[in-house]
Amino acid sequence: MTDQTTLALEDFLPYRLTRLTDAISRDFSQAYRARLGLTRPEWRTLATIGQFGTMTATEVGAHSSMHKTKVSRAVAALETRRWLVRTPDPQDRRVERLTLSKTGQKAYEDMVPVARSFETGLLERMTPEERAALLVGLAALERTVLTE
Amino acid sequence: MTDQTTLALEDFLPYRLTRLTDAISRDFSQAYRARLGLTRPEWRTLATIGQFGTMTATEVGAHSSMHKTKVSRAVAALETRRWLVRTPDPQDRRVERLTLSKTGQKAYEDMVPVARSFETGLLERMTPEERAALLVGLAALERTVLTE
DNA sequence: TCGCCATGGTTACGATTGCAACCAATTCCT
DNA sequence: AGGAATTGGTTGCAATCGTAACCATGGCGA
Repeated sequence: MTDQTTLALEDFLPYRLTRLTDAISRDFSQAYRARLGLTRPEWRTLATIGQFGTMTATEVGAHSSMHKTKVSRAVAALETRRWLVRTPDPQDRRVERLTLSKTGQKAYEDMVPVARSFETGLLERMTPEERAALLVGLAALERTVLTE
Repeated sequence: MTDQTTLALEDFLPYRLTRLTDAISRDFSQAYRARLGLTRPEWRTLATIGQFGTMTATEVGAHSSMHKTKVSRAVAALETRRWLVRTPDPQDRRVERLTLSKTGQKAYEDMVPVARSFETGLLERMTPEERAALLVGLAALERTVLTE
């Protein structure tokens, strides 16, 4: 029986999600920040361009859920590091085509197994039923939150 | 069959969680920010003291997963608003006992149903099986992430 | 073709944040 | 009893972030 005049913060869904997410993304960012010296937006940008190949900054933002100023700064930082190259689009001179350099591609390939093993480390201490439940629950929540 | 050299960001658990959490907490903070003019740390502080009654700042931080500087600033803001009162602890003069004022208690009581209905709004478009799965999955993830 | 709105991207600015340093009070150790 | 280490809480500072404003280019309607 729940008390109607009180809210149990530790059971409140938005709070549980932020707490989990804070802990997980802090742990994960340590894993690559120490290794690669990347910030979170830079990591996401690397991951997105690595996944799709050449993209524009707007496309990176759309696919990684980042504000365009974040993308802009992350792209600038990765360019300074010479991990990506900007090429003017001949069709539309507002647009820049972003591509990973050889070094950037190498960094991406090093990063992928780190990310996979981090995720595995999270999931391996759950039972198969729990893992399945998590995926079902997250997909349902995404459906209700990220659409319409 | 998954490509081993590439990471699908949209399937990567930490990314899915941050995206969901960003969207949910942005929506929710709009719900109370517009209504009450509270920041997120202030909301959490109000929610925590409202739930437990008198507490110290350290206890608020422990129960709401907030850094002590966040708590300190949120307490100062709520005090300026006259929603809470600090009382020196006679046993230990380092400690301040934090209590909601009458106005703060009223604000808390107004806030609780808003929070509940926000949560309900998230869950009501999921099936009962999906809701159950979400709770199982989150609990399992909390167990692996937030312990030891 | 001209003017207006939309789009891609950058930048200035204020607000928020976490870290580290700090102060005061308490506890621990000898 | 008296330092040294610990704890509760605050503040200075640098970094990060989002909003809004901005520049340049492109698309579109009259």
